[in-house]
Amino acid sequence: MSSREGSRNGVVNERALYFLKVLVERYIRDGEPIGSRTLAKDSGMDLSPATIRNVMSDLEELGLVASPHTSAGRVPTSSGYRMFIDSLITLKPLDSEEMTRLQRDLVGETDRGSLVQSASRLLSGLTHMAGVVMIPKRDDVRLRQIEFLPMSGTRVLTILVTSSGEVHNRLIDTQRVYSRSELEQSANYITRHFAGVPLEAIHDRLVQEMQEARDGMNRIMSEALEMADQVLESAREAEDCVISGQTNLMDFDELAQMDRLRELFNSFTEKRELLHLLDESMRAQGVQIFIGDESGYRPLEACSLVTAPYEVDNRVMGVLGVIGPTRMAYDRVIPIVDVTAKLLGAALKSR
Amino acid sequence: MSSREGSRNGVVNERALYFLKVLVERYIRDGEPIGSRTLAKDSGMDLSPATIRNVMSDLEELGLVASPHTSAGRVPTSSGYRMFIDSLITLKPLDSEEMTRLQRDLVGETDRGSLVQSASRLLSGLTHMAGVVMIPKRDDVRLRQIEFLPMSGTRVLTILVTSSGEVHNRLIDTQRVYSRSELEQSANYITRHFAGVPLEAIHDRLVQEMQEARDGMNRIMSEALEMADQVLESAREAEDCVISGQTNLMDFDELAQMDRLRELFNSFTEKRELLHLLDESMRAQGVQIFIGDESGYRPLEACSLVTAPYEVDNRVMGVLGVIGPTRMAYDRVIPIVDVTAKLLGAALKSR
DNA sequence: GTTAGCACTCCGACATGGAGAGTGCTAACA
DNA sequence: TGTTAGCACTCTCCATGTCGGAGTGCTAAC
Repeated sequence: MSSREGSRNGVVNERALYFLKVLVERYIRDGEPIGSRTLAKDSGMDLSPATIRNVMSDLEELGLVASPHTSAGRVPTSSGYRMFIDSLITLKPLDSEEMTRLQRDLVGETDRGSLVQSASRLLSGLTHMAGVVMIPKRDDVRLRQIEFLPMSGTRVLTILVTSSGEVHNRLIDTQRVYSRSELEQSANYITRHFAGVPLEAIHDRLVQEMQEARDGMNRIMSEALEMADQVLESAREAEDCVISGQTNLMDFDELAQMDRLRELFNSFTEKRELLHLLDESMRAQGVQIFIGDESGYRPLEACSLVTAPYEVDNRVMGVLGVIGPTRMAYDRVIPIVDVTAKLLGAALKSR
Repeated sequence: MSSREGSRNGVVNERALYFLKVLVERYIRDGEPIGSRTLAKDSGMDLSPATIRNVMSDLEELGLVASPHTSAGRVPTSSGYRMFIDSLITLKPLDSEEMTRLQRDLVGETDRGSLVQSASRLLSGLTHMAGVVMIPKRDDVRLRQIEFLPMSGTRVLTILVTSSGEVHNRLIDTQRVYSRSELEQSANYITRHFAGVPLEAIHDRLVQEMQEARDGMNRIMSEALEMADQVLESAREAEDCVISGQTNLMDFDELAQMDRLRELFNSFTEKRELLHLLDESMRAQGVQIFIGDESGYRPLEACSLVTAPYEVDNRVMGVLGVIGPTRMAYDRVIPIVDVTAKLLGAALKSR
């Protein structure tokens, strides 16, 4: 039982936290366990290694640092990083070069798709890690127009255009051959009736109409409604994210084990779990960070995820972020993610 | 100077080739250099290791095998593999399980996109390597319909539908605000005039009309033609390929060096060079194989690429294939690629 | 509370040595 | 002339041992 202040009651003393800060910074820089001697010099405080050792002992007891083996230095634990990020970190604002690069590359893009693409690439480029931008399913998207085109045989190409200018299409096999004008008529009908209605709401109303159609209406109308429902589905599913710079992650030796890396890369193609995680942090305000196992998602065990939602007119549109090893330069990454989110929001507004 | 038949004049004798075959097969199976003793037993011919050593010496002189160091066995060189594939290999037809899986999964798909997706996944699934399917730009695609929709401000959403049922769209900033009916009219005009014309041919005719429009016609027509030209461009550019199972490649220790792997994965996101390579093999007939450096493409140095074009009604539609380590089970992979190409062609025809 | 001193532990680098596998060469054999 | 046995040689791999460096925890003194 130690009787030092640091561990007496779980409250950490000021000085110990300062050492934690120095330790984390140094560890992030060098990637090697920090010994008491190094830390003594680095801290700038005129203390002997022996004293530092006592402090370290306290920090270890609190679970903020750990040593890989008996006679190595200390490395931060997840909680250590957490503490560092929550209350110790000194953020480094972007330098002007980075800033101009962000601005230049984002305003240069024309449509929403390449804007997102570009943001993702910028994130990975600036951080040398993986960048990710999510395009969420939005609840305020409305139907603008629907279109049915006859293809060969009984197949019909259905096209749906949303109020935000996205185009979704789907090829559907129908019961019989329809003429161009038949299809045109029913498409017009649906467009007339549902234009301006949020996609979310359309489904229910379609189903309702379909029921009514079954007893009264003609066959074609009934099937048209069903086709509309199908494109609708694919339009509503269109939640997705763009990941870039994945290969950057191969340069970190913390991740350089094939099995780890494989799992990680698989999760990038799978996306499902990742999307869920991003979805969560969309509800948060400002930059949010998942350190190591905090995400509760196996493949990200050795990684941290730094995210920030981006918004237009105070409405959250989506979320973007960066994935990298737990040992990353948070002081640089956080501002980068933060600013990119703001700039992406601004860029989206202006189009 | 050896005076054995094998190396006297560069013509390899029958028996030596047989040993090469056995060696390659064994090496592909085990991944370890094959020594003379092993080969003696494996070949089934009642010869002593010493004799084999002489043969090996010949094969080495011809550049068909090499030894990693003084006292390791022999491994095939690129030329060794080439010789093996060109004239020694015994192909293994797919077993019925693989066959049914291919058929089931391919006919189950509805549209072209997911068909291609599925084919790619099947290739990677069956081979445990990376599968790739290219969707080429086709010269016989015709315009079916064009559509202009007003968006906020001066922006117009242009939609182009091709005869093959693909939908391309692009957001375009115009000179002034157009009304819905203005846009509708000009879209109708263009559709009427160009429906059925190959995309390739439209551009020239558009440019021609634009010139005429400049002096006579009204402003809106001129700009409509220009917008049409822009979607057209993005529609014609749409050459792309789908790669899946990339992470499978991480399991091969031949590729397990980070720098190699990184280069490889980068080339998958870059795609350009890869597309070029695939483009080339589209002109070839049947299965084509690039072994190691034969592709002339750095990232594929340690890999082989097995491709086959797929066709509908004797017209080549695209090319698909498999990427894996040079040491792959060619006897299984070649039939898989071959059959998948045929089945994909058939599946495309039926829709 | 801080520090010096000390014994202890662990890792990594390096050398050593033997076993195993395979080679090339030579000389003998059918 | 092709095939084979024998042999010396080479190279890798692995286990073992040794040593220095780095860092720790503890104790006692300041």
